[in-house]
Amino acid sequence: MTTSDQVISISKLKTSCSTCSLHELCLPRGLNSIDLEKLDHVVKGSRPIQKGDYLFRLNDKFNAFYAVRSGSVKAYILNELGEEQIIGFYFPGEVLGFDAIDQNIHTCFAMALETTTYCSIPYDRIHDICMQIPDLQKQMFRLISRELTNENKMLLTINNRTAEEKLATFLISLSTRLHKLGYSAIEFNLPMSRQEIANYLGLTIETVSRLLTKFQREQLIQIDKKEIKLTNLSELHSMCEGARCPSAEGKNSVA
Amino acid sequence: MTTSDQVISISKLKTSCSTCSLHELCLPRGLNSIDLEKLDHVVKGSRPIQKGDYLFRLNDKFNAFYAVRSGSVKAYILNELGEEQIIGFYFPGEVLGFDAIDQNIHTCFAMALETTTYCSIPYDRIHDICMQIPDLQKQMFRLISRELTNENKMLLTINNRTAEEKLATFLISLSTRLHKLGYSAIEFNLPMSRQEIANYLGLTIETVSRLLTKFQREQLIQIDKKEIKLTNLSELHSMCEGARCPSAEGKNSVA
DNA sequence: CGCTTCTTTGATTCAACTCAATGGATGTGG
DNA sequence: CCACATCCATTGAGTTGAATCAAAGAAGCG
Repeated sequence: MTTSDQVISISKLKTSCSTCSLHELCLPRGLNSIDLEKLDHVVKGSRPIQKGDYLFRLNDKFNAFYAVRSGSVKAYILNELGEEQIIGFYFPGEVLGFDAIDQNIHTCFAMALETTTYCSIPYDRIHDICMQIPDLQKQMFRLISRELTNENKMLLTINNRTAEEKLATFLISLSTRLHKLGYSAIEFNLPMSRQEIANYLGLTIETVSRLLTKFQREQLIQIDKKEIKLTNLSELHSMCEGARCPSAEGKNSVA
Repeated sequence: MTTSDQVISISKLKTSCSTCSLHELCLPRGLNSIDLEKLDHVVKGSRPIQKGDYLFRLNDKFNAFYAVRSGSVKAYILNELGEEQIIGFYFPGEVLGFDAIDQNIHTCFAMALETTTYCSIPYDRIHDICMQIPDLQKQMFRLISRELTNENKMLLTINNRTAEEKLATFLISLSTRLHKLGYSAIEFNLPMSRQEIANYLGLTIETVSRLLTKFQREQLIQIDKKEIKLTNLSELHSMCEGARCPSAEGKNSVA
């Protein structure tokens, strides 16, 4: 990276939430313009990072929250054997780093899946600014809370479902999130590898591959490398719900 | 419970965080005595609720956070077929209800597993009091963050592990948490049924039962109904780590 | 172009599930 | 106090979905 590049990107780094197209999806959501301006003074943009680069690593000191601006990110932890377990994927407008609040160090890794830009919200200033902007405090709580709810849903997906249901749920979830960002709900790119999908869903790469082929054979999707088109959304949706033996309902359902 | 008992407990309902034996584990952790007193004015105790009673239900309006004082609670969501999926168990000093912040309604059920007492921290006052007590705001963020980290660990436990590893992890986790509360780490009661353990871990009740029997045969535990004694903690610990084929390490580990 | 990495496909195996039956504990009413 | 019902847990037999093992094909990269 040359000196002139750095000069250019430093000037570009002065991105502001007020002018960001994502601000109704991201941290500033619901803030008035006065509060937005206060936030602008705190938030910093980044120059692009490349596939494989880290936003932060396990045990890194907790400096900031990160909001994805473009590209995508995977978050993962390591088990005792050093194996990766992916705990989430993040797309533009989504905020990472909440894991680090408790111990003041990050409990996971965050790695770019492709060329990615993001904004940093320094933690040492967020407390002060939360005090100044009550709505921001609320929004922070909301974001963390949503992250919790998402993880709960993920547990449900992973815990008691067939491989087919897991994969269908995964595809529908991506579709829904990308659609909210203004992209097509039926045609998009998978920024993660088959291995990463498998890891996330608790499957093997072979099973994922076989199922994608099967879904294609059944005309549910068209897939070519990383490009995917969901050609039968409603059928995929109903697959998520797990048409399992109804007798189980009695055992576990609430009257 | 006699009438005089009830009178006593009603007067005891004016429980204060400052005198509570759990206050170094619970929400007030780290607060100074002045701040503690402010918190006391907001927190309300409950009379005991019985096994099967709800602290809150799905779609209930979000009134308060709840801190378990004695007993235990399970939190669960329902899938599209109305089947229960348990997302967590809560013991004294642990705080529930963070799921509701985002939408202002609860996204899960919370049910007592046995006779249980708890404290309520009304949400409409927590924002104000967080503004008055910066340390409390930090502590709130920390608690939610910890909940996130716990869920991440749970994902790891559930996703890629054998039934044996899951159950060992579950037992060790209970042991560790109960020990922090001042109970024995090796001998305790399982307040949840086999069905609930199985549900939580994504197994069937038969598998849980068989494994408990197997663990007993292997002298890892002694179990009689709900009473369990972990007779070989170190072996149980090493089972958690999943002695799986080391070749997998290369695929997923970080250099 | 050769090397590595990722993906697909096939054959086989096995861990956990399903189905089935029994056993034990708790509770209720006669 | 016992007979009966209900609920929960245990145990066994058989099945199966996804993993493992193996190999070949396709894509990315220096």
